[in-house]
Amino acid sequence: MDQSLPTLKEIARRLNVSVSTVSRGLAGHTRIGFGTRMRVQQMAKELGYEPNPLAVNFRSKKTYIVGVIVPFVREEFFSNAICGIDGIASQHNYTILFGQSYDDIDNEIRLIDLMKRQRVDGLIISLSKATSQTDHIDSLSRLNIPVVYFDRVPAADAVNKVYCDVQDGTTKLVDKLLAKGVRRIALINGPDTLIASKDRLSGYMQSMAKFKLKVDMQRVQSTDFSVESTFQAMRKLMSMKAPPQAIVSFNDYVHMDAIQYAIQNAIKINDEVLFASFTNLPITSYTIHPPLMALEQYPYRQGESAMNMLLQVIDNKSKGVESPLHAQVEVISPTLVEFTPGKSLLKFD
Amino acid sequence: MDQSLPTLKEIARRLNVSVSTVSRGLAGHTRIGFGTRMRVQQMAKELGYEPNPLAVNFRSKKTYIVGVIVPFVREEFFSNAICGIDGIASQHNYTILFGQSYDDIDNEIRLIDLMKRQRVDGLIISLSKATSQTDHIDSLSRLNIPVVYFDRVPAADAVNKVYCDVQDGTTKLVDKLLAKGVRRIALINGPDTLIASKDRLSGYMQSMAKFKLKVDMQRVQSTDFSVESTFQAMRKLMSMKAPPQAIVSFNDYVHMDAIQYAIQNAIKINDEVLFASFTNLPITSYTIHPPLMALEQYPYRQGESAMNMLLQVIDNKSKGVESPLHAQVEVISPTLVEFTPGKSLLKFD
DNA sequence: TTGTAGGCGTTATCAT
DNA sequence: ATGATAACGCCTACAA
Repeated sequence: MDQSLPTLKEIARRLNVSVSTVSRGLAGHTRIGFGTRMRVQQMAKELGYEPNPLAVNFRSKKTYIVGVIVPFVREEFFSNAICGIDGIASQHNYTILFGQSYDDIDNEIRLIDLMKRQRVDGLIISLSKATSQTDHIDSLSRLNIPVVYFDRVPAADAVNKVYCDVQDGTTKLVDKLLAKGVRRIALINGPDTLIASKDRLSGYMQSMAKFKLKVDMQRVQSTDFSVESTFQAMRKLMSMKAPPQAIVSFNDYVHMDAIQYAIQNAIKINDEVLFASFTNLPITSYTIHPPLMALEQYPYRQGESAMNMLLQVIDNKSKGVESPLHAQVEVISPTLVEFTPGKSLLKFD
Repeated sequence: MDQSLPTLKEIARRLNVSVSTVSRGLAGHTRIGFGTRMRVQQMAKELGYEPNPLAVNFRSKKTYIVGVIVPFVREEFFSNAICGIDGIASQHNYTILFGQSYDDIDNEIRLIDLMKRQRVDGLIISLSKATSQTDHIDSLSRLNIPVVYFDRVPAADAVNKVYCDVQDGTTKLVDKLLAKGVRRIALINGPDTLIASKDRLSGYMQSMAKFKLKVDMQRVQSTDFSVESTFQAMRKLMSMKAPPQAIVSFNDYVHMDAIQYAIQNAIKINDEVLFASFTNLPITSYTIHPPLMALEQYPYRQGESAMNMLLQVIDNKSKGVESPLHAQVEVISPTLVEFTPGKSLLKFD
């Protein structure tokens, strides 16, 4: 039974009035006879009328949908970010059209295309690792679809973006270690090609420079994120003549692998060697050895900010504010967190 | 510069032909002059023409959008399920309109309404814990929008659903423990109101009955998922005259809290007491004491199945297959997994 | 082979 | 206060 919904026309027919009267009656728009309005609204309710958004969108050229593209939802960082986006979006009756790039640029391109075709009102994206330029995304501008980047953002400054100042955070972290008197600090970094890696390294160097310490580049290893690669890095570090007194891992996952290595090799964790990390994921509080220090990067807030920024841009656009003034940039300062035990996770069945 | 895209009309104007000619030229639809077709396609490419989906949808009454509602994306189980859905959806050029109920029924209602207004082509939903009837969802049927439930599904059998037979799984798990000679098996269950809790209990009872063992209901405790409540359950269990030799937790999160309790109380884990759990999340492999046994519930596959099912239903509908024959039901049998160390997580920065 | 016309549901503008 | 009409972009029967 295709019980498709009644339209304005149908209501009009039954009431023997014109479609426009019905439209106004429901919208309470122009002046309209009180009685007529009541009858219209009554009938609408009776018939269970609901405006057809396809028609509304078509007419208004607005979808109330924003695209969100992240590398992987499974990663706690991104699912948290999505929660933040979703929270703000809901408040404004926007819905999220969702996609994952899987860190693959072709996927990213495909998704952008899909979103373009769906005429999303805007896009929030955290770039895939494989993405170094943003031509495919810039094509959205032609359609006048605003874009906000978050977390993994392009270097260009003519774009709207929200991100964490990881370099600054790294400095904070290393500073803290140095202040504690720790001198031989190692960094297990990601692949050199990642901006994220460069930021960490810069922060590290900066901190060392501040304390007038010479950097032994042997203490800076990198991992491709596989367990094997991380173990390899650990092996190199721990076999140095003067092994590190502290190890800062690229992220919590690398950290956990490093810990595994330490356990297997009877290294006294956080005693012989201190372990620190980035991103402060809740799950780490359930592990044997959470990082003693971590940099909280506020994925939830990043999501919220990104969505708020997007709303503002959309709003400006609709108000016809021409030249997007300045691109908006929000830099969130990561916080150094010291481990607190017993933090609990969400529960579910 | 509102460089909005060219329309068929624009192309027609430039080529001095009619809109329908252009339409056909691009679609290759009706017979059309070869030269004309070429010119049309040429011009379309030149102008960067893209069909306006708002118009297309409006006309075809099809959006190529499916709604997906889960309680929390942050939970690994659901983010995995979404990945599964996303995978299949992408393959078929569907996009996901995404929402979270936060286990709150009002939210669920609000989301359903949003999706209805967006005229999604179908909905995949895992019910909030607070949801006991599905009136709000049934309202979609009136719009002829098909619904597929997964994981947390309603009991009614006139609905399309994909879920895990948790009762059966529990039986498997308890059977295994019993087969190992363990007799005093405790269950830390969820709130009695949850179907999920009932299933676990039934499975437990069934297994005990099969082995002709009397059930001591003191061994069945429940938690509201707070750490405190789980600790309380543990306290009761461990203070019994004959404390359990094995503890089966409602899920991995409860499990991890139970483990915390055990550590704090110097209980010899997996020696004095065996620990088992449900849902087999990857994160547990990084914890000190992963469950010795867990029930894998295949969130990814559930997502895939749900999406495939939805596609099929949508397809049938469009083919005008009237009475939805039988509602489709797919029951996935959970697998008993014994712990394997060193399983690695996804990596990211 | 191509053009014309009508319609999808809504809203805005103009007339009455 | 209300109705008629046009327009949004696309598609398609029908006419030429």
